[in-house]
Amino acid sequence: MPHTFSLSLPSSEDFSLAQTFDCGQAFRFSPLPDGAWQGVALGRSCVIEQDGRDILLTCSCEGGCEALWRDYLDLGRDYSAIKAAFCRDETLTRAVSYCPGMRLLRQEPWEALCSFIISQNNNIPRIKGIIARLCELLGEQLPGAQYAFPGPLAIAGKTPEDLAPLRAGFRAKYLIDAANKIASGAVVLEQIKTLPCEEAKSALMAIQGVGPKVADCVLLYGMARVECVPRDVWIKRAMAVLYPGGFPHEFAPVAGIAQQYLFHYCRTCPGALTAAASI
DNA sequence: CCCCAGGTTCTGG
DNA sequence: CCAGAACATGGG
Repeated sequence: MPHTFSLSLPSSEDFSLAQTFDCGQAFRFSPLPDGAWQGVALGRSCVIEQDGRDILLTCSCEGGCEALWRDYLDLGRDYSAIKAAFCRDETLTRAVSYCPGMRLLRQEPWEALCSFIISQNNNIPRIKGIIARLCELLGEQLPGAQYAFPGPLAIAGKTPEDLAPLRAGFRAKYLIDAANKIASGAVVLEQIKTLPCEEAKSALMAIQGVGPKVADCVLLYGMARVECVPRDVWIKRAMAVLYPGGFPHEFAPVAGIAQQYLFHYCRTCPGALTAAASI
């Protein structure tokens, strides 16, 4: 029986559903006509809306999930302080003011692993489509015509032909290898979560189709390792154009969060990558 | 028919 | 070790 509850924010300034769900970190949420967002996470379907300092959440589970959602939405982190520090840098000031309500979701490791395997050499609308088809094909059905993200055991042992309906192309065999290695215990995500960054990356890269960028995505989005910085094409452009002298060392412990502001800003704000020249 | 997309793998030097 | 091509699929 779905139930509704609210989570309170210290300030409405540091939270935006649109900026958080539409900044390229998650692929299973979509906007409803009334400003709310519908999606699936943590094995539950939900509808979320914001009313000032309150987040209203309707969840498909039986109850007792408030703490899980609070964690998922990263409500325990002081974004006000982090943004204040970032704003000692000119470029980050622009990026933060472009999406001041963006937060880093604490997604599940396995879903992040699969999602970013699928993301390689791909575009965001098609990534969403492949993930949606994966969930419909192999995920558990949830209330509201939604499907949970299928666990490793649902994919392990499959063949690329089994996954043909996803139209994932060459990535299908990578998903299967990931599932097989999780199922066999050759890769243990809960253990990797605790390893030093470089060791964790190496362990993840034992999976076919996981290179340094995808490994960083798993660490950042699926394991809350905010010191990790996925180096995609947009961040490489941003570094070359906006930080020719290198990224400020003082932000290293939370560089992954800075990365997300910069990624969204550079990818979707016209002129972001030429703004430096115009000042 | 071209190019590109939150890369990785494979191949030939 | 390193530059280029190949990899599936779909949209512009």
